[in-house]
Amino acid sequence: MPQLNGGGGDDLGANDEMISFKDEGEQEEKISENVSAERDLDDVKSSLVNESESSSDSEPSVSKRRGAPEPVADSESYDKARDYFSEALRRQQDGGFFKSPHYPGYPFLMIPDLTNPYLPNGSLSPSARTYLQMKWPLLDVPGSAGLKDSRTPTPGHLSNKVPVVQHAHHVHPLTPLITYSNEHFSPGTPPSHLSPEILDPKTGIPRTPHPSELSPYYPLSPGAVGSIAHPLGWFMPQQGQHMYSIPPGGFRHPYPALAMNASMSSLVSSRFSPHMVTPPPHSLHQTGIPHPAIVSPAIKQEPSGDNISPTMQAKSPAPHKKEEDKKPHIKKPLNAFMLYMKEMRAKVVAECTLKESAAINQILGRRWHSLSREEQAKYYELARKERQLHSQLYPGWSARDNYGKRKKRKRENKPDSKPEDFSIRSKKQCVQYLPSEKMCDSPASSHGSMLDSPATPSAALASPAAPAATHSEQAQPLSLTTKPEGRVHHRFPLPGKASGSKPPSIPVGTSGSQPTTPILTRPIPFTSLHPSMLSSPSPFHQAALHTHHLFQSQPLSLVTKPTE
DNA sequence: TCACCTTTGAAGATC
DNA sequence: GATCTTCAAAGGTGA
Repeated sequence: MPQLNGGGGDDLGANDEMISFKDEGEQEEKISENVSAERDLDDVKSSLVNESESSSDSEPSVSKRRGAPEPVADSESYDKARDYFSEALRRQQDGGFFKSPHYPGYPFLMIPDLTNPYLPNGSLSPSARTYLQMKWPLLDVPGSAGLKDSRTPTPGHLSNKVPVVQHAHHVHPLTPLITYSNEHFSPGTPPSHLSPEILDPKTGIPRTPHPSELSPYYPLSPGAVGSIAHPLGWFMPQQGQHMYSIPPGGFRHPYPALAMNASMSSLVSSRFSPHMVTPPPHSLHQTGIPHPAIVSPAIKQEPSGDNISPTMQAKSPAPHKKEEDKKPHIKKPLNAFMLYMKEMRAKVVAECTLKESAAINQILGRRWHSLSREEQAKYYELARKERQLHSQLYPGWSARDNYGKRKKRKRENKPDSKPEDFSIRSKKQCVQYLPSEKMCDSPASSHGSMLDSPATPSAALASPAAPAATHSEQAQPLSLTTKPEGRVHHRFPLPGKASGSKPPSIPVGTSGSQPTTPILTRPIPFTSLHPSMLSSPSPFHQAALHTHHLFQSQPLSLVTKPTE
Protein backbone atom coordinates (compact mmCIF):
# COMPACT_ATOMS: atom_id res chain seq x y z
CA MET A 1 0.00 0.00 0.00
CA PRO A 2 1.47 3.24 -0.97
CA GLN A 3 2.27 5.68 1.63
CA LEU A 4 -0.22 8.30 1.32
CA ASN A 5 -0.36 9.49 4.74
CA GLY A 6 1.82 10.98 7.28
CA GLY A 7 3.48 13.21 4.87
CA GLY A 8 5.03 10.38 3.04
CA GLY A 9 6.50 11.36 -0.18
CA ASP A 10 6.91 14.90 0.60
CA ASP A 11 10.44 14.75 -0.34
CA LEU A 12 9.72 14.63 -3.90
CA GLY A 13 13.13 15.32 -4.90
CA ALA A 14 15.11 13.28 -2.54
CA ASN A 15 18.33 12.87 -4.29
CA ASP A 16 21.45 14.64 -5.07
CA GLU A 17 20.00 16.93 -7.55
CA MET A 18 16.59 17.17 -6.31
CA ILE A 19 15.06 19.16 -3.64
CA SER A 20 13.83 17.88 -0.44
CA PHE A 21 10.88 19.45 1.10
CA LYS A 22 11.52 20.30 4.59
CA ASP A 23 8.27 19.52 6.16
CA GLU A 24 6.75 16.20 6.95
CA GLY A 25 9.34 14.90 9.23
CA GLU A 26 8.61 11.28 8.83
CA GLN A 27 9.52 11.17 5.29
CA GLU A 28 12.33 13.45 5.88
CA GLU A 29 13.94 10.89 8.06
CA LYS A 30 13.86 8.43 5.27
CA ILE A 31 15.92 10.62 3.16
CA SER A 32 18.00 12.25 5.69
CA GLU A 33 20.95 11.35 3.61
CA ASN A 34 19.73 13.82 1.14
CA VAL A 35 20.29 16.78 3.23
CA SER A 36 22.63 17.84 0.59
CA ALA A 37 19.72 18.22 -1.66
CA GLU A 38 18.65 21.22 0.23
CA ARG A 39 22.02 22.69 -0.10
CA ASP A 40 21.81 22.03 -3.74
CA LEU A 41 18.52 23.71 -3.79
CA ASP A 42 19.96 26.74 -2.26
CA ASP A 43 22.72 26.68 -4.75
CA VAL A 44 20.32 26.26 -7.54
CA LYS A 45 18.13 28.95 -6.30
CA SER A 46 20.93 31.34 -5.79
CA SER A 47 22.37 30.61 -9.15
CA LEU A 48 19.04 31.04 -10.71
CA VAL A 49 18.49 34.18 -8.86
CA ASN A 50 21.74 35.45 -10.09
CA GLU A 51 20.86 34.40 -13.50
CA SER A 52 17.57 36.11 -13.29
CA GLU A 53 18.99 39.21 -11.86
CA SER A 54 21.77 39.34 -14.29
CA SER A 55 19.43 38.98 -17.14
CA SER A 56 16.85 41.54 -16.51
CA ASP A 57 16.30 41.49 -20.17
CA SER A 58 14.56 38.44 -21.21
CA GLU A 59 15.99 38.46 -24.63
CA PRO A 60 19.51 37.54 -23.67
CA SER A 61 18.18 34.86 -21.55
CA VAL A 62 16.18 33.43 -24.31
CA SER A 63 19.04 33.66 -26.63
CA LYS A 64 21.18 31.91 -24.20
CA ARG A 65 18.75 29.16 -23.99
CA ARG A 66 18.46 28.93 -27.65
CA GLY A 67 22.10 28.37 -27.97
CA ALA A 68 22.23 25.89 -25.23
CA PRO A 69 22.73 22.41 -26.43
CA GLU A 70 21.28 21.04 -23.30
CA PRO A 71 17.71 20.26 -22.61
CA VAL A 72 15.63 23.12 -23.51
CA ALA A 73 12.68 24.61 -21.94
CA ASP A 74 9.50 22.79 -22.00
CA SER A 75 6.55 24.85 -21.26
CA GLU A 76 4.53 21.78 -20.65
CA SER A 77 6.77 20.48 -18.05
CA TYR A 78 4.70 21.49 -15.19
CA ASP A 79 1.71 19.73 -16.50
CA LYS A 80 3.62 16.71 -17.44
CA ALA A 81 5.42 16.57 -14.23
CA ARG A 82 2.30 16.66 -12.32
CA ASP A 83 0.57 14.28 -14.58
CA TYR A 84 3.44 11.95 -14.56
CA PHE A 85 3.51 11.87 -10.89
CA SER A 86 -0.19 11.56 -10.67
CA GLU A 87 -0.26 8.71 -13.02
CA ALA A 88 2.60 6.94 -11.45
CA LEU A 89 1.00 7.24 -8.14
CA ARG A 90 -2.28 6.13 -9.45
CA ARG A 91 -0.84 3.18 -11.20
CA GLN A 92 1.05 2.23 -8.19
CA GLN A 93 -2.01 2.35 -6.11
CA ASP A 94 -3.90 0.42 -8.63
CA GLY A 95 -1.52 -2.37 -8.13
CA GLY A 96 1.24 -1.30 -10.32
CA PHE A 97 -0.34 -2.48 -13.45
CA PHE A 98 0.51 -0.38 -16.31
CA LYS A 99 -0.10 -0.93 -19.89
CA SER A 100 2.87 0.65 -21.33
CA PRO A 101 2.13 1.99 -24.70
CA HIS A 102 5.01 0.27 -26.29
CA TYR A 103 4.81 1.85 -29.53
CA PRO A 104 7.96 2.86 -31.25
CA GLY A 105 8.02 6.44 -31.93
CA TYR A 106 4.76 7.05 -30.37
CA PRO A 107 4.84 10.08 -28.24
CA PHE A 108 3.70 8.54 -25.10
CA LEU A 109 4.72 9.18 -21.67
CA MET A 110 6.26 6.04 -20.50
CA ILE A 111 5.63 5.19 -16.99
CA PRO A 112 7.43 2.11 -15.96
CA ASP A 113 5.38 -0.77 -14.96
CA LEU A 114 5.88 -0.79 -11.31
CA THR A 115 5.30 -4.43 -10.99
CA ASN A 116 7.22 -5.46 -13.99
CA PRO A 117 10.57 -3.87 -14.20
CA TYR A 118 11.10 -5.27 -17.62
CA LEU A 119 10.71 -3.40 -20.74
CA PRO A 120 8.85 -4.91 -23.59
CA ASN A 121 12.04 -6.04 -25.15
CA GLY A 122 12.80 -8.03 -22.09
CA SER A 123 15.34 -5.75 -20.65
CA LEU A 124 14.99 -4.34 -17.26
CA SER A 125 14.34 -0.77 -16.77
CA PRO A 126 16.09 -0.14 -13.54
CA SER A 127 16.19 3.50 -13.94
CA ALA A 128 12.51 3.60 -14.05
CA ARG A 129 12.15 1.81 -10.82
CA THR A 130 14.89 3.58 -9.13
CA TYR A 131 13.67 6.79 -10.42
CA LEU A 132 10.32 6.28 -8.96
CA GLN A 133 11.76 5.17 -5.73
CA MET A 134 14.06 8.01 -5.44
CA LYS A 135 11.82 10.66 -6.62
CA TRP A 136 8.70 9.56 -5.01
CA PRO A 137 9.37 7.54 -1.97
CA LEU A 138 5.74 7.40 -1.25
CA LEU A 139 5.20 5.38 -4.31
CA ASP A 140 6.51 2.48 -2.42
CA VAL A 141 7.87 0.85 -5.46
CA PRO A 142 7.74 -2.79 -4.70
CA GLY A 143 10.69 -5.01 -4.42
CA SER A 144 13.43 -2.56 -4.43
CA ALA A 145 15.61 -5.06 -2.78
CA GLY A 146 14.55 -7.77 -5.02
CA LEU A 147 15.30 -6.39 -8.33
CA LYS A 148 15.45 -9.09 -10.81
CA ASP A 149 18.13 -7.59 -12.78
CA SER A 150 21.51 -7.37 -11.30
CA ARG A 151 22.21 -4.56 -13.58
CA THR A 152 19.86 -2.55 -11.63
CA PRO A 153 21.90 -0.32 -9.52
CA THR A 154 20.88 0.40 -6.07
CA PRO A 155 19.30 3.69 -5.55
CA GLY A 156 22.46 4.82 -4.05
CA HIS A 157 24.33 3.92 -7.12
CA LEU A 158 21.91 5.11 -9.54
CA SER A 159 21.16 8.01 -7.41
CA ASN A 160 19.38 10.62 -9.23
CA LYS A 161 20.31 9.98 -12.70
CA VAL A 162 17.39 9.81 -14.90
CA PRO A 163 17.42 9.40 -18.55
CA VAL A 164 16.77 12.34 -20.61
CA VAL A 165 15.44 12.32 -24.03
CA GLN A 166 15.67 15.54 -25.74
CA HIS A 167 13.75 16.22 -28.79
CA ALA A 168 14.70 18.62 -31.38
CA HIS A 169 11.26 19.92 -31.85
CA HIS A 170 10.86 20.77 -28.33
CA VAL A 171 9.33 24.01 -27.51
CA HIS A 172 9.63 27.02 -29.46
CA PRO A 173 11.38 29.68 -27.49
CA LEU A 174 8.40 31.80 -27.96
CA THR A 175 5.98 29.22 -26.99
CA PRO A 176 3.40 31.03 -25.04
CA LEU A 177 2.96 30.28 -21.52
CA ILE A 178 0.77 27.39 -20.97
CA THR A 179 -1.62 26.90 -18.24
CA TYR A 180 -2.44 23.71 -16.61
CA SER A 181 -4.19 22.78 -19.70
CA ASN A 182 -4.33 19.27 -20.84
CA GLU A 183 -4.46 20.32 -24.34
CA HIS A 184 -0.85 19.65 -24.57
CA PHE A 185 -1.56 16.07 -24.23
CA SER A 186 -3.50 15.70 -27.31
CA PRO A 187 -2.35 12.49 -28.68
CA GLY A 188 -0.83 12.08 -31.96
CA THR A 189 -1.34 8.72 -33.42
CA PRO A 190 -2.39 6.49 -30.68
CA PRO A 191 -1.16 3.00 -30.56
CA SER A 192 -3.61 0.52 -31.73
CA HIS A 193 -3.65 -1.46 -28.59
CA LEU A 194 -4.52 1.53 -26.60
CA SER A 195 -6.69 3.32 -28.89
CA PRO A 196 -9.43 1.88 -30.88
CA GLU A 197 -10.34 3.39 -34.09
CA ILE A 198 -12.64 5.84 -32.56
CA LEU A 199 -11.18 9.22 -32.36
CA ASP A 200 -12.79 12.24 -31.17
CA PRO A 201 -13.35 14.22 -34.28
CA LYS A 202 -12.44 17.39 -32.64
CA THR A 203 -9.81 16.67 -30.12
CA GLY A 204 -8.41 13.56 -31.62
CA ILE A 205 -8.60 11.94 -28.29
CA PRO A 206 -9.04 8.29 -28.79
CA ARG A 207 -12.31 7.03 -27.71
CA THR A 208 -11.61 3.83 -26.11
CA PRO A 209 -14.20 1.48 -24.88
CA HIS A 210 -12.00 0.95 -21.90
CA PRO A 211 -11.12 4.37 -20.85
CA SER A 212 -9.78 3.20 -17.59
CA GLU A 213 -6.90 1.75 -19.44
CA LEU A 214 -6.10 4.85 -21.24
CA SER A 215 -5.06 7.60 -19.10
CA PRO A 216 -5.19 11.05 -20.48
CA TYR A 217 -1.78 11.46 -19.07
CA TYR A 218 -0.12 9.35 -21.58
CA PRO A 219 -0.79 10.96 -24.81
CA LEU A 220 1.53 13.69 -25.56
CA SER A 221 1.42 16.11 -28.27
CA PRO A 222 3.86 15.35 -30.98
CA GLY A 223 5.70 18.40 -30.07
CA ALA A 224 6.24 17.07 -26.67
CA VAL A 225 7.51 13.71 -27.56
CA GLY A 226 9.34 12.28 -24.74
CA SER A 227 9.61 15.49 -22.97
CA ILE A 228 8.29 14.24 -19.80
CA ALA A 229 9.37 16.31 -16.99
CA HIS A 230 10.17 15.28 -13.60
CA PRO A 231 7.69 16.45 -11.09
CA LEU A 232 10.35 18.58 -9.68
CA GLY A 233 11.97 19.22 -12.90
CA TRP A 234 11.71 22.88 -12.43
CA PHE A 235 13.99 22.58 -9.50
CA MET A 236 16.67 21.11 -11.52
CA PRO A 237 19.69 23.16 -12.18
CA GLN A 238 20.04 24.39 -15.61
CA GLN A 239 23.66 24.91 -15.89
CA GLY A 240 24.43 23.38 -19.12
CA GLN A 241 24.81 19.89 -17.93
CA HIS A 242 22.39 17.17 -18.38
CA MET A 243 20.27 16.82 -15.47
CA TYR A 244 20.39 13.17 -15.71
CA SER A 245 22.60 10.86 -17.47
CA ILE A 246 21.16 7.95 -19.25
CA PRO A 247 22.10 4.86 -17.43
CA PRO A 248 23.01 1.85 -19.45
CA GLY A 249 19.93 0.04 -18.46
CA GLY A 250 17.83 3.06 -18.54
CA PHE A 251 15.31 4.21 -20.97
CA ARG A 252 16.13 3.91 -24.52
CA HIS A 253 14.29 4.00 -27.63
CA PRO A 254 11.45 3.63 -27.90
CA TYR A 255 11.22 4.78 -24.39
CA PRO A 256 11.55 8.45 -24.48
CA ALA A 257 10.28 8.64 -21.04
CA LEU A 258 11.19 10.85 -18.25
CA ALA A 259 12.90 13.48 -20.14
CA MET A 260 14.07 15.70 -17.47
CA ASN A 261 13.25 19.19 -17.97
CA ALA A 262 16.10 21.24 -16.93
CA SER A 263 14.36 24.34 -17.87
CA MET A 264 11.93 23.97 -15.13
CA SER A 265 14.67 24.60 -12.74
CA SER A 266 14.60 28.13 -13.71
CA LEU A 267 11.16 28.28 -12.43
CA VAL A 268 12.59 28.29 -9.04
CA SER A 269 13.41 31.83 -9.64
CA SER A 270 9.87 32.53 -10.42
CA ARG A 271 9.44 32.51 -6.74
CA PHE A 272 9.93 36.13 -7.22
CA SER A 273 6.63 37.56 -7.70
CA PRO A 274 5.93 38.52 -11.21
CA HIS A 275 4.71 41.73 -9.88
CA MET A 276 8.20 42.57 -8.98
CA VAL A 277 9.53 42.32 -12.43
CA THR A 278 8.37 43.09 -15.83
CA PRO A 279 7.21 39.85 -17.24
CA PRO A 280 9.22 38.67 -20.11
CA PRO A 281 7.41 38.14 -23.31
CA HIS A 282 4.94 35.39 -23.38
CA SER A 283 4.98 35.05 -19.76
CA LEU A 284 8.27 33.47 -19.92
CA HIS A 285 10.00 33.43 -16.77
CA GLN A 286 12.85 35.76 -16.29
CA THR A 287 15.01 33.05 -17.50
CA GLY A 288 12.77 32.86 -20.44
CA ILE A 289 11.13 29.75 -19.36
CA PRO A 290 7.46 29.74 -19.00
CA HIS A 291 5.74 28.38 -16.07
CA PRO A 292 2.25 27.11 -16.22
CA ALA A 293 1.41 28.68 -12.98
CA ILE A 294 2.34 32.04 -14.24
CA VAL A 295 -0.23 33.27 -16.55
CA SER A 296 -0.35 36.34 -18.52
CA PRO A 297 -3.83 37.20 -19.52
CA ALA A 298 -2.67 38.69 -22.71
CA ILE A 299 -0.86 35.60 -23.67
CA LYS A 300 -3.66 33.46 -22.70
CA GLN A 301 -5.73 35.15 -25.25
CA GLU A 302 -3.14 34.74 -27.85
CA PRO A 303 -1.88 31.34 -27.17
CA SER A 304 -0.16 30.74 -30.38
CA GLY A 305 1.13 32.08 -33.52
CA ASP A 306 1.61 35.72 -33.30
CA ASN A 307 4.19 35.76 -30.71
CA ILE A 308 5.19 39.13 -29.74
CA SER A 309 8.77 39.91 -29.62
CA PRO A 310 10.14 41.56 -26.58
CA THR A 311 10.76 44.64 -28.52
CA MET A 312 7.29 44.69 -29.79
CA GLN A 313 6.01 44.27 -26.36
CA ALA A 314 8.17 47.03 -25.15
CA LYS A 315 6.96 49.24 -27.90
CA SER A 316 3.36 48.66 -27.21
CA PRO A 317 2.35 51.42 -24.94
CA ALA A 318 -0.51 50.27 -22.88
CA PRO A 319 -2.19 52.04 -20.08
CA HIS A 320 -0.67 51.39 -16.80
CA LYS A 321 -3.65 49.55 -15.63
CA LYS A 322 -3.69 47.41 -18.65
CA GLU A 323 -0.11 46.63 -18.17
CA GLU A 324 -0.83 45.49 -14.75
CA ASP A 325 -3.61 43.39 -16.02
CA LYS A 326 -1.30 41.79 -18.41
CA LYS A 327 1.17 40.97 -15.81
CA PRO A 328 1.21 37.32 -15.31
CA HIS A 329 -0.02 36.04 -12.10
CA ILE A 330 0.79 32.93 -10.31
CA LYS A 331 -2.13 30.70 -10.35
CA LYS A 332 -3.42 28.81 -7.50
CA PRO A 333 -2.31 25.28 -7.20
CA LEU A 334 -4.89 22.85 -8.23
CA ASN A 335 -6.85 21.17 -5.59
CA ALA A 336 -7.66 17.54 -5.55
CA PHE A 337 -10.79 17.86 -7.52
CA MET A 338 -9.18 20.02 -10.10
CA LEU A 339 -6.49 17.49 -10.55
CA TYR A 340 -9.07 14.85 -10.89
CA MET A 341 -10.92 16.89 -13.40
CA LYS A 342 -7.89 17.45 -15.45
CA GLU A 343 -7.22 13.83 -15.57
CA MET A 344 -10.70 12.68 -16.23
CA ARG A 345 -12.08 15.38 -18.37
CA ALA A 346 -10.78 14.03 -21.57
CA LYS A 347 -12.08 10.67 -20.69
CA VAL A 348 -15.50 11.95 -19.98
CA VAL A 349 -15.50 14.00 -23.09
CA ALA A 350 -14.52 10.99 -25.05
CA GLU A 351 -17.16 8.90 -23.48
CA CYS A 352 -19.84 11.40 -23.79
CA THR A 353 -21.03 13.59 -26.46
CA LEU A 354 -20.86 16.44 -24.12
CA LYS A 355 -18.55 19.22 -24.74
CA GLU A 356 -19.87 21.79 -22.46
CA SER A 357 -17.63 22.04 -19.54
CA ALA A 358 -20.41 22.79 -17.19
CA ALA A 359 -21.98 19.50 -17.96
CA ILE A 360 -18.72 17.70 -17.92
CA ASN A 361 -17.97 19.17 -14.61
CA GLN A 362 -21.19 17.97 -13.23
CA ILE A 363 -20.41 14.51 -14.32
CA LEU A 364 -16.98 14.78 -12.94
CA GLY A 365 -18.36 16.02 -9.72
CA ARG A 366 -20.51 13.00 -9.47
CA ARG A 367 -17.70 10.75 -10.34
CA TRP A 368 -15.63 12.42 -7.79
CA HIS A 369 -18.07 11.55 -5.14
CA SER A 370 -18.28 8.07 -6.41
CA LEU A 371 -14.62 7.58 -5.96
CA SER A 372 -13.53 5.49 -3.13
CA ARG A 373 -11.71 7.03 -0.33
CA GLU A 374 -8.48 5.62 -1.54
CA GLU A 375 -9.01 6.95 -4.96
CA GLN A 376 -9.75 10.36 -3.68
CA ALA A 377 -6.83 10.13 -1.37
CA LYS A 378 -4.56 9.94 -4.33
CA TYR A 379 -5.76 13.23 -5.54
CA TYR A 380 -5.67 14.79 -2.17
CA GLU A 381 -2.13 13.70 -1.93
CA LEU A 382 -1.34 15.08 -5.29
CA ALA A 383 -3.00 18.29 -4.42
CA ARG A 384 -1.03 18.49 -1.28
CA LYS A 385 2.14 18.08 -3.22
CA GLU A 386 0.96 20.64 -5.63
CA ARG A 387 0.59 23.06 -2.85
CA GLN A 388 3.92 22.14 -1.50
CA LEU A 389 5.59 22.66 -4.78
CA HIS A 390 3.75 25.82 -5.26
CA SER A 391 4.74 27.14 -1.94
CA GLN A 392 8.28 26.17 -2.62
CA LEU A 393 8.27 27.87 -5.92
CA TYR A 394 6.47 30.92 -4.76
CA PRO A 395 7.13 31.37 -1.10
CA GLY A 396 5.61 34.75 -1.01
CA TRP A 397 2.62 33.94 -3.00
CA SER A 398 -0.77 34.16 -1.52
CA ALA A 399 -4.10 33.27 -2.92
CA ARG A 400 -5.01 36.75 -2.16
CA ASP A 401 -2.71 37.87 -4.90
CA ASN A 402 -5.08 36.50 -7.41
CA TYR A 403 -8.11 38.07 -5.98
CA GLY A 404 -9.62 40.17 -8.61
CA LYS A 405 -7.72 38.49 -11.34
CA ARG A 406 -10.93 37.30 -12.63
CA LYS A 407 -13.45 39.75 -13.67
CA LYS A 408 -15.88 40.60 -11.09
CA ARG A 409 -18.83 38.43 -11.15
CA LYS A 410 -22.29 39.62 -11.07
CA ARG A 411 -22.92 38.29 -7.68
CA GLU A 412 -21.66 41.29 -5.95
CA ASN A 413 -25.08 41.94 -4.69
CA LYS A 414 -25.14 38.50 -3.33
CA PRO A 415 -25.31 39.45 0.29
CA ASP A 416 -28.91 40.28 -0.24
CA SER A 417 -29.70 37.25 -2.21
CA LYS A 418 -31.37 34.42 -0.53
CA PRO A 419 -30.76 30.82 -1.31
CA GLU A 420 -33.90 30.78 -3.29
CA ASP A 421 -33.01 33.81 -5.15
CA PHE A 422 -32.10 32.53 -8.52
CA SER A 423 -32.56 35.75 -10.26
CA ILE A 424 -29.04 36.86 -9.96
CA ARG A 425 -27.72 33.99 -11.89
CA SER A 426 -28.54 32.21 -14.87
CA LYS A 427 -28.15 33.47 -18.22
CA LYS A 428 -29.26 30.19 -19.46
CA GLN A 429 -32.34 28.75 -18.16
CA CYS A 430 -32.88 25.25 -17.21
CA VAL A 431 -29.92 23.75 -18.83
CA GLN A 432 -30.51 20.10 -18.66
CA TYR A 433 -27.46 18.04 -18.75
CA LEU A 434 -29.11 14.84 -17.89
CA PRO A 435 -29.98 13.78 -21.37
CA SER A 436 -26.51 14.34 -22.46
CA GLU A 437 -25.14 12.66 -19.50
CA LYS A 438 -27.10 9.64 -20.36
CA MET A 439 -25.02 9.23 -23.36
CA CYS A 440 -21.97 8.60 -21.39
CA ASP A 441 -23.60 6.41 -18.96
CA SER A 442 -22.70 3.11 -20.33
CA PRO A 443 -19.09 3.47 -21.20
CA ALA A 444 -18.02 4.65 -17.87
CA SER A 445 -20.16 2.28 -16.06
CA SER A 446 -18.78 -0.50 -18.06
CA HIS A 447 -15.37 0.02 -16.77
CA GLY A 448 -16.41 0.39 -13.29
CA SER A 449 -15.79 3.99 -12.87
CA MET A 450 -19.16 4.36 -11.35
CA LEU A 451 -20.02 7.04 -13.66
CA ASP A 452 -23.06 8.84 -12.62
CA SER A 453 -23.08 7.09 -9.41
CA PRO A 454 -22.79 9.76 -6.92
CA ALA A 455 -22.04 9.16 -3.40
CA THR A 456 -21.62 11.61 -0.74
CA PRO A 457 -18.14 12.13 0.43
CA SER A 458 -19.28 10.98 3.73
CA ALA A 459 -20.28 7.76 2.20
CA ALA A 460 -17.27 7.44 0.12
CA LEU A 461 -14.92 8.51 2.75
CA ALA A 462 -16.55 7.27 5.78
CA SER A 463 -14.90 3.98 5.70
CA PRO A 464 -11.82 2.99 3.89
CA ALA A 465 -13.30 -0.39 3.51
CA ALA A 466 -16.41 0.98 2.06
CA PRO A 467 -16.40 0.42 -1.62
CA ALA A 468 -16.90 3.19 -3.94
CA ALA A 469 -20.41 4.10 -4.51
CA THR A 470 -22.11 1.86 -6.86
CA HIS A 471 -24.96 2.34 -9.09
CA SER A 472 -27.12 1.23 -6.36
CA GLU A 473 -26.24 4.42 -4.69
CA GLN A 474 -26.98 6.62 -7.52
CA ALA A 475 -29.98 8.06 -6.02
CA GLN A 476 -27.70 9.55 -3.55
CA PRO A 477 -27.98 13.19 -3.96
CA LEU A 478 -25.04 15.20 -4.67
CA SER A 479 -24.08 18.67 -4.47
CA LEU A 480 -24.68 18.88 -8.12
CA THR A 481 -27.53 20.99 -7.55
CA THR A 482 -28.78 24.20 -8.56
CA LYS A 483 -26.76 26.36 -6.48
CA PRO A 484 -29.49 28.61 -5.56
CA GLU A 485 -27.34 31.20 -4.19
CA GLY A 486 -23.78 31.75 -4.72
CA ARG A 487 -21.66 28.94 -3.59
CA VAL A 488 -22.80 26.72 -0.91
CA HIS A 489 -19.57 25.19 -0.03
CA HIS A 490 -18.69 22.29 2.02
CA ARG A 491 -22.06 20.92 2.25
CA PHE A 492 -20.31 17.74 2.96
CA PRO A 493 -17.71 18.56 5.41
CA LEU A 494 -14.50 17.32 4.11
CA PRO A 495 -11.44 16.69 6.05
CA GLY A 496 -9.86 19.80 4.93
CA LYS A 497 -12.58 21.89 6.22
CA ALA A 498 -13.15 19.83 9.21
CA SER A 499 -9.61 20.25 10.19
CA GLY A 500 -9.66 23.90 9.72
CA SER A 501 -7.11 25.40 7.52
CA LYS A 502 -4.94 22.41 7.48
CA PRO A 503 -5.10 20.75 4.16
CA PRO A 504 -6.36 17.25 4.16
CA SER A 505 -3.26 15.31 3.72
CA ILE A 506 -5.62 12.53 3.25
CA PRO A 507 -9.31 12.53 3.30
CA VAL A 508 -10.48 11.60 6.65
CA GLY A 509 -13.62 9.73 6.99
CA THR A 510 -16.56 11.86 7.67
CA SER A 511 -18.64 9.19 9.04
CA GLY A 512 -19.81 11.40 11.72
CA SER A 513 -20.62 14.26 9.54
CA GLN A 514 -23.68 14.02 7.54
CA PRO A 515 -24.44 16.17 4.67
CA THR A 516 -26.13 19.24 5.65
CA THR A 517 -29.34 20.47 4.38
CA PRO A 518 -29.94 19.41 0.88
CA ILE A 519 -29.48 22.08 -1.56
CA LEU A 520 -31.77 20.99 -4.19
CA THR A 521 -35.30 20.95 -3.20
CA ARG A 522 -36.88 20.79 -6.54
CA PRO A 523 -37.50 17.23 -7.51
CA ILE A 524 -36.58 16.06 -10.86
CA PRO A 525 -39.18 14.10 -12.69
CA PHE A 526 -38.36 10.50 -12.94
CA THR A 527 -38.52 10.73 -16.61
CA SER A 528 -35.59 12.97 -16.52
CA LEU A 529 -33.69 10.92 -14.10
CA HIS A 530 -30.90 8.84 -15.15
CA PRO A 531 -31.99 5.24 -15.35
CA SER A 532 -29.39 4.26 -12.89
CA MET A 533 -30.80 6.71 -10.51
CA LEU A 534 -33.97 4.82 -10.47
CA SER A 535 -32.37 1.69 -9.35
CA SER A 536 -32.94 0.62 -5.86
CA PRO A 537 -30.44 1.99 -3.55
CA SER A 538 -28.39 -0.29 -1.51
CA PRO A 539 -29.25 -0.72 2.09
CA PHE A 540 -26.38 1.42 2.91
CA HIS A 541 -27.53 3.99 0.59
CA GLN A 542 -31.06 3.70 1.60
CA ALA A 543 -30.00 4.38 5.07
CA ALA A 544 -28.18 7.36 3.90
CA LEU A 545 -31.09 8.49 1.95
CA HIS A 546 -33.36 8.01 4.79
CA THR A 547 -31.07 9.83 7.02
CA HIS A 548 -30.94 12.70 4.75
CA HIS A 549 -34.50 12.65 3.69
CA LEU A 550 -33.30 13.02 0.27
CA PHE A 551 -34.76 10.28 -1.68
CA GLN A 552 -36.71 11.65 -4.52
CA SER A 553 -36.96 14.92 -2.88
CA GLN A 554 -33.48 15.70 -3.82
CA PRO A 555 -32.36 13.96 -6.88
CA LEU A 556 -29.29 14.71 -8.74
CA SER A 557 -29.37 18.02 -9.95
CA LEU A 558 -28.15 17.88 -13.31
CA VAL A 559 -30.93 20.12 -14.05
CA THR A 560 -28.85 22.92 -13.07
CA LYS A 561 -30.57 26.00 -13.94
CA PRO A 562 -33.40 27.34 -12.07
CA THR A 563 -36.23 28.52 -14.03
CA GLU A 564 -37.39 31.86 -13.21
C1' DT B 1 -14.71 39.71 -26.58
C1' DC B 2 -15.54 38.02 -22.34
C1' DA B 3 -18.40 36.74 -18.43
C1' DC B 4 -21.01 32.88 -17.28
C1' DC B 5 -21.80 28.17 -16.27
C1' DT B 6 -20.50 24.03 -13.35
C1' DT B 7 -17.93 21.20 -10.20
C1' DT B 8 -14.84 20.71 -5.47
C1' DG B 9 -11.34 22.28 -2.62
C1' DA B 10 -8.12 25.66 -0.66
C1' DA B 11 -7.41 29.81 1.33
C1' DG B 12 -8.25 34.46 2.39
C1' DA B 13 -11.76 37.63 4.16
C1' DT B 14 -15.35 38.73 7.07
C1' DC B 15 -18.30 38.50 11.01
C1' DG C 1 -14.51 29.64 14.97
C1' DA C 2 -17.98 29.75 11.54
C1' DT C 3 -19.27 31.49 7.36
C1' DC C 4 -18.59 33.70 3.07
C1' DT C 5 -15.94 34.73 -1.11
C1' DT C 6 -12.70 33.98 -4.65
C1' DC C 7 -10.04 31.27 -7.64
C1' DA C 8 -8.22 27.22 -9.75
C1' DA C 9 -9.66 24.15 -15.13
C1' DA C 10 -12.39 23.82 -19.14
C1' DG C 11 -14.95 24.97 -23.24
C1' DG C 12 -19.48 25.92 -24.96
C1' DT C 13 -22.76 29.65 -24.67
C1' DG C 14 -24.77 34.08 -24.86
C1' DA C 15 -24.77 38.97 -24.22
